[in-house]
Amino acid sequence: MRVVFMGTPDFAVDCLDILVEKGHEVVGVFSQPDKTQGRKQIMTPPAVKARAIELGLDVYQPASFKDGVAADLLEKLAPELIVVVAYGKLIPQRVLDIPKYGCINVHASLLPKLRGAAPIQWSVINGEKETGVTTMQLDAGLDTGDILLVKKTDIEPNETSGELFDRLKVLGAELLTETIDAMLAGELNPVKQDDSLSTYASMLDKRLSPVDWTKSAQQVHDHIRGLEPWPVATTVINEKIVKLYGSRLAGNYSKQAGEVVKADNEFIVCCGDGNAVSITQLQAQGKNKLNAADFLRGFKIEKGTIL
RNA sequence: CGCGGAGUAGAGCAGUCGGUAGCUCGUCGGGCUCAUAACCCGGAGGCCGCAGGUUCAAGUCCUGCCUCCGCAA
Repeated sequence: MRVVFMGTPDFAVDCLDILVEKGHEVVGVFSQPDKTQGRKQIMTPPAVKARAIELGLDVYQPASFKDGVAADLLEKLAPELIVVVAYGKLIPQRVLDIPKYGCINVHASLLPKLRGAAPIQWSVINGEKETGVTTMQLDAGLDTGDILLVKKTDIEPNETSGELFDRLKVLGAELLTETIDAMLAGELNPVKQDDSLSTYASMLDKRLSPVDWTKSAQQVHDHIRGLEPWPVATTVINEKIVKLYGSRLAGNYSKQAGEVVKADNEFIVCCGDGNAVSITQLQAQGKNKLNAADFLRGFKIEKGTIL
């Protein structure tokens, strides 16, 4: 089948790969424009573009669909189906109408929950026990299209966003092929989303980083693992910003919120509900990421310090 | 040249005003103990990022370079 693929970050790469693997004719790949990245402001192509080039596919990076140029181009490409995975822009109705089979989208949540840009991270931050991937028939709204197929998975108690991300992108690619197969077989039964149950997963921001120690240990733990690998939870210790890369629940200490109750080979901080978290990996400004024992060897923190 | 931090023992760090290289952990050996990730004693382990310069003398001061990291984007 003639397919146009639209996607940008790493999450979408598996879906692109599997389309090619299954023998679909990918006649074009759309990705967001390159942007500067890192300390030296190096222009970096998005992951999907990099992969598309490796696969020898044609890549297009329109800044917008608004001027109609991209839509004209899509009409020339004449895809029978457009697959959209974490593309980063809404697709206008004119484009949605081009392919015979319309546009299908892979979204990393159990819609209608967590529509939007960062569903994986928010599912962890919110302490969800279960999440999954959903395919839908794209419409003009933000993740509001009719649901095609769903695959659920449990979120492990200590799983980070990064780890969940890796699992869901595999599930997403599997679900994409199942969806296309079912579509071609005429076996899909699109189901409208119940908008009253919808929630929104906004883009993450560095302002989310600081840990609120007055929250419960579970919430703090969810916050830390939800923000790993980006933007990473932070707290201020001895007037320095320290990143917190990992944590475990550490039992009840009944101390003040933010009180350091252990700082030798483990770093344990009490939270608002009296329960504590053990911080397993941390990084001070200008330093490397270290496990708690190594970190504490060079970064002296008195037991009883209030963060 | 966007701003800033850092490179010293296997790991993490300290090292003041230039003057024989230190700490914690690990490791090895020994001791204590019913026992131990505990405690005591002892040992090994260093091109102090690289190159040049100043100096009687440089981890320390000066110049250039390399590498890592935080912020910003």
